[in-house]
Amino acid sequence: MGRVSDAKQRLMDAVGELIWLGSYGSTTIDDICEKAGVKKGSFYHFFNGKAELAETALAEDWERRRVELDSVFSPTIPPLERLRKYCALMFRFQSEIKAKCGCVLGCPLFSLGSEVTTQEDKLKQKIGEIFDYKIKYFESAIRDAAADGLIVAPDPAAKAKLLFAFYQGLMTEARIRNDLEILRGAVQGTESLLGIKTPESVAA
Amino acid sequence: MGRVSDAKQRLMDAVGELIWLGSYGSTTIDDICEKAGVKKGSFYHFFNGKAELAETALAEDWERRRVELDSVFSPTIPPLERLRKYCALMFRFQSEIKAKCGCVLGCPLFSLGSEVTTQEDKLKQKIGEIFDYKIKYFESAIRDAAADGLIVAPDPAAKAKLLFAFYQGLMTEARIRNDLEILRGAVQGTESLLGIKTPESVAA
DNA sequence: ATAATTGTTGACTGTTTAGTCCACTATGTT
DNA sequence: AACATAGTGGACTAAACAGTCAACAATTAT
Repeated sequence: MGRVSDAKQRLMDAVGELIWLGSYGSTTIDDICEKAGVKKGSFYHFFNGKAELAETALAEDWERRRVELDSVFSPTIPPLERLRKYCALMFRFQSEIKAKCGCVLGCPLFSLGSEVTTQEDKLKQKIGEIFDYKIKYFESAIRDAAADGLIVAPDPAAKAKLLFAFYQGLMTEARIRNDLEILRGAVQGTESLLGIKTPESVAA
Repeated sequence: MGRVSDAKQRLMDAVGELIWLGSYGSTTIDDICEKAGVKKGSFYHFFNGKAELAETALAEDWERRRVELDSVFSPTIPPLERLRKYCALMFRFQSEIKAKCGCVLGCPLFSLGSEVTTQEDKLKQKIGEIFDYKIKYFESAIRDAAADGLIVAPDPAAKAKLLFAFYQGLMTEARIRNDLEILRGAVQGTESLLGIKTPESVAA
């Protein structure tokens, strides 16, 4: 019962875009309300403040992205192809953003996490959890690849962490320099980190 | 002639610490002035605003760090040892910070760059320049290592960029998670990225 | 000595911001 | 119809904030 509204959803959409495009600190509650077409009274009806909104929006966004990653990292796909597909997805994703708003924006979680690291403890923790989920995709692909004899990986979890840090570094650097080309290194870096023998390197 | 003062230097020291510990957005001019023990009138006597101060402080800080890196990457040191020393320096540096203020803070430039990416164009550009300098250290070490037959690296510049992104990813993740252990991966990642044969991998 | 210069101080302005409050409106329930 | 409930609007406060200014203090050159 009571009145119905999609204002909550509009707020969650708005905060994501604004933080990603700018930063957490530069995004004010007034900005969010204006972008969402919601008055401040309504904002505080749904959320206690910026941090709570951001945390909610982030969790919701992850659920969406999870579906995409489940598809890319499906165990039915050959393990090394999963990683190639992930690199391709990363590039396509950033390209679309750049086409839409003129800027490479990188990974929203990583930028946000780096910014709020000494404040907003709950937010930071949530981000860490999501990182762990992402790493699991890599880890299982690496383990499967090792099982298939495609690579040597005595410690798939450790390798997955390295891969994750590498991808995040690439995306963040691409953001800072506003340069998509930096992401081209993802494939080669993956091959090197995992010790994959490419046709070229075998020929050499 | 005229009055003498170290207020300018105190402001530069203060802004660095505050941004690194928190963020660019969360650091106000009042904060900076208070920390530096300088009144706002004096602040505006020396600088036009936060961005200009940050840019100046950043340039000065780089000059200090450059000396350190020149020593670590001295051509008199065997190339792969230069990279090992860099990894060790990275770990020691972050450890000291953590001991001092309880937090792993990562690379100040990378966090700052990621945050101000869509604003503060001059700042962003300066950061990009410094990144290029840092990459040069890696590049020359890689080239020297290839010349010595220690690794295969047909494109040292490309490898250096991958290495840079990887290190930055590690440091930023360490910051976000406030976990020094993440940096332990630096050595193994370097070996993998450069295709260095370790005693263990040879034995395997 | 004094004049020119450089730095300091604190009070001041106007704006932006977070957050509150409450009367009001729309919707489902009985 | 009338009642409870969920959401809306907008005016409001108080604090934080960036930036200005002019009188003042210390230093050096002449």
